[in-house]
Amino acid sequence: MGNHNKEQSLTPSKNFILPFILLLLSRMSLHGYELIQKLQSLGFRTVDQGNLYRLLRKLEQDNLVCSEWETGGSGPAKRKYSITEAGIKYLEGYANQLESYQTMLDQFFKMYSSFLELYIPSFPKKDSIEKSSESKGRSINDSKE
Amino acid sequence: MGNHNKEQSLTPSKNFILPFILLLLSRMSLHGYELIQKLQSLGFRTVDQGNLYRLLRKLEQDNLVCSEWETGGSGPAKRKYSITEAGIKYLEGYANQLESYQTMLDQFFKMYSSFLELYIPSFPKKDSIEKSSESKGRSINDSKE
DNA sequence: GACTTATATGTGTAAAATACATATAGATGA
DNA sequence: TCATCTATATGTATTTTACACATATAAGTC
Repeated sequence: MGNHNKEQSLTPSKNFILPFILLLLSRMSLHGYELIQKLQSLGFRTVDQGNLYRLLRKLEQDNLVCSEWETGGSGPAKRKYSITEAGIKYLEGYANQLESYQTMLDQFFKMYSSFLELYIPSFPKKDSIEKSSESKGRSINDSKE
Repeated sequence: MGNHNKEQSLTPSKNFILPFILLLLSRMSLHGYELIQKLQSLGFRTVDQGNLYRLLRKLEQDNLVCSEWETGGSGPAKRKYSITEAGIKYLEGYANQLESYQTMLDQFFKMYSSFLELYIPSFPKKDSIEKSSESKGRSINDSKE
């Protein structure tokens, strides 16, 4: 079950980065290259170039995204990715799952904050922890895909 | 990158269930058996008995929890698990990571809600989605560990 | 013609998730 | 006493993920 002495890296990479990819593509068509940049600016620190392109191809095979070559710009041809109808459906399903996650996390922090009160009686009241969402723009994720 | 046609199972099992285990044990001592029940009531639908006991042993090896035999009750002796100091520290680290998760999720839903407005112009305004946390007690997680 | 940009694929390793089977042993009760 | 229940524990096999890094191709740019 893994070594609990080394740093925890809490990153269900594929599961976590995929919905963001679909979400981005649902709002704009992007080249793989742009997508990487967007993901990075969203907080995915390291995105492995090779694996991302591979994923995109897989998504296209599965008909969740589609692409067309875009020539004419500067540099070599770029593949412009868009989301498909199926991709949108899939994204919706993902959103439901993520919502469930959020619920679990809320549950966790609700318990955790009262846990803090147990161990650190002087701990500032609930709200500072319980809804720490919306918080500091920390960039966290170490997803490499 | 997995088959995108089958149902998504979005469950970083270990990473997700472990903080809950530590959290529960930080608030009360529990037998493995009770722990399973608690986890289930928290939304972890299926928790594999064998793997959970194995995990507990590992956590004890790593000194995040400790246990003592409890005889005298009904049935066979039970091992009563408690959290250790190190376990509490570890839980705190986990909480930080989960907080980051929450931030990412918030980010996702913020974007996602405006995505819905794009595709479904009549979609009810932001708040119903964006902070869907605290919501319905859905039981979601399929964690088997 | 070297260099940059963009896309793409190959390959390997380690860890994790998952799923079942099996074992042991005390307690309970017919 | 024998079957059953409860509780803990371990074995093991398969597949998927995560991660990392190397390499390839090809069109543009300077």
